[in-house]
Amino acid sequence: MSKGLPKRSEDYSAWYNELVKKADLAENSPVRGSMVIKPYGFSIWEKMQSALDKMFKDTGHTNAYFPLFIPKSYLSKEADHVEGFAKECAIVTHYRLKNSEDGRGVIVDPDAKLEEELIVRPTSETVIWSTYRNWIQSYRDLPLLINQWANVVRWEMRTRLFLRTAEFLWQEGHTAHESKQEAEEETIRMLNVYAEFAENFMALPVLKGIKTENERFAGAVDTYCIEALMQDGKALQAGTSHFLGQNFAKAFDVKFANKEGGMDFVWGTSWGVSTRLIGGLIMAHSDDNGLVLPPKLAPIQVVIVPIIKGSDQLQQIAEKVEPIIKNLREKNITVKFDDRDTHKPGWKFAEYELKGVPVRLAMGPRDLENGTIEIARRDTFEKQVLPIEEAVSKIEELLKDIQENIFTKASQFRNEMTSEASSFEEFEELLETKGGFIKAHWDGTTETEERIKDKTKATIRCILLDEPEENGSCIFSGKPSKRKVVFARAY
RNA sequence: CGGGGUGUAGCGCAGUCCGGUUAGCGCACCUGGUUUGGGACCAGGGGGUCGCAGGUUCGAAUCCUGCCACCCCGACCA
Repeated sequence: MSKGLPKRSEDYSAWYNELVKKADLAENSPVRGSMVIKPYGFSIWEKMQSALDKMFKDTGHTNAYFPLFIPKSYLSKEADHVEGFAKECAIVTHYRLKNSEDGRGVIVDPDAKLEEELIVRPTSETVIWSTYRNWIQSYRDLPLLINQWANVVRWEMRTRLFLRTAEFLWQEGHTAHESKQEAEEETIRMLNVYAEFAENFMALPVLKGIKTENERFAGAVDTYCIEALMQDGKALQAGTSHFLGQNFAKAFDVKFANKEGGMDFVWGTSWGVSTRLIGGLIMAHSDDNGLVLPPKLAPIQVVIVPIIKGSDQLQQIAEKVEPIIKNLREKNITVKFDDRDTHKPGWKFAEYELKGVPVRLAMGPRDLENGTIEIARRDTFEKQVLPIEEAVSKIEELLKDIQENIFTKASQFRNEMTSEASSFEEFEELLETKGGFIKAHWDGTTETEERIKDKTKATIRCILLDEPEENGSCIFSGKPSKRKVVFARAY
């Protein structure tokens, strides 16, 4: 039993907050809205990074780095873009401090005011497109496929660890293409990369769709997204991929000489996922005992806990498990042998459950006598004792099995929590009693979307890419609708 | 910025209404010992500008005034 972790059924949001802290993932920092990502939490991010980075490289992208600071004037070059981000920017106005007159600290030196204020990037389209202008002259320079791993700042009013913080880590891909079609293909390609990552690595089933005009990225022509469902029935936008059209090319005058000898504006995309994914990972799989991590992203995949009566026994156990450890490491399975004598086995069991380590081995005096080892899995708590020679193959099997099992579990949950509403009454009823994704007809207007949001707090998460056309009438206005869209209350 | 709440040891809290020894409890921490198959036990120990600044009083964590910070609920958002 976990000590002091609230139950999901009683207070989901307290459960989440406590879990993040107790599992050593992150904590609040002295600055409101920004967090310290602790080593265990950062290890998960590193695993995400390395899997995603490989997928980006495999699709032809290379990494670069663009500056944190953006001249204020850049932001205003694309009208929708500035409109979207102006309300949440941190601004650098000065470059020097000095001792205060009363000697009680330092103050901003009024003589050190910047000619032009700098914006701490909320995203990097502007600085990147101003750079691309110099990099692109001819169709031979295209496509330009670049990604950067960076931090960004969006001054949020209300923040939550991982889900919404003022500063967060992410990757942002920015590409330039010679044709509209190519850019659109890229947008979808990266959306698919995200969906594949979510499902294969995070064991998180996602919906792929396109955002309504209202929810679209500021400056994009189309915004595509992957949407996941959390255990409390709320949706989480897990990644976005934008088709930028020629908006930024026009704003920053990025033209290229085409094959016919004329000049064209390039076509752009941008796409990103952030440390928010860690929040989604936690909320999708974990239970009242702590984290449940998919083996592919778990910082420690296997932990070995010795159960001992004296130091000579520890020595014997260490010798027995040594070949297992070696064998696992050769197979790139991360394993930790916890031989600390400062904590009892029961304490360690609870601790590693809290931290979501997928597989736990335990070896004690009985095992030494019998040549066996106990293997326990985190997702189902099943335990079994088997001959020590079978340990490694069993572990490999379990890691695969756990990865699949939690994906299946999450998929079943998502399916059970996806409903359809044919009237507004039914819609409201479903939202109140069940939550989850609700498919319903919508007349396509922002006004209706907004009014539904005001009344119910539910938003249109996306229009599914594979949703078939189907004539119907809007649940709110009764006007004709061509297809159902997906609603949910969201993070 | 509106509504509500909280500031006391690293964390969680009691004490505040009704002022009065050296400010207390649980967890965590340190030392020694016994323990170790699901969060051990015993003994000892360290750790506090009671959010800050004034004021009332013989005496303030406690009463008064002002300020600050943080949390929760709303308006904005990956």
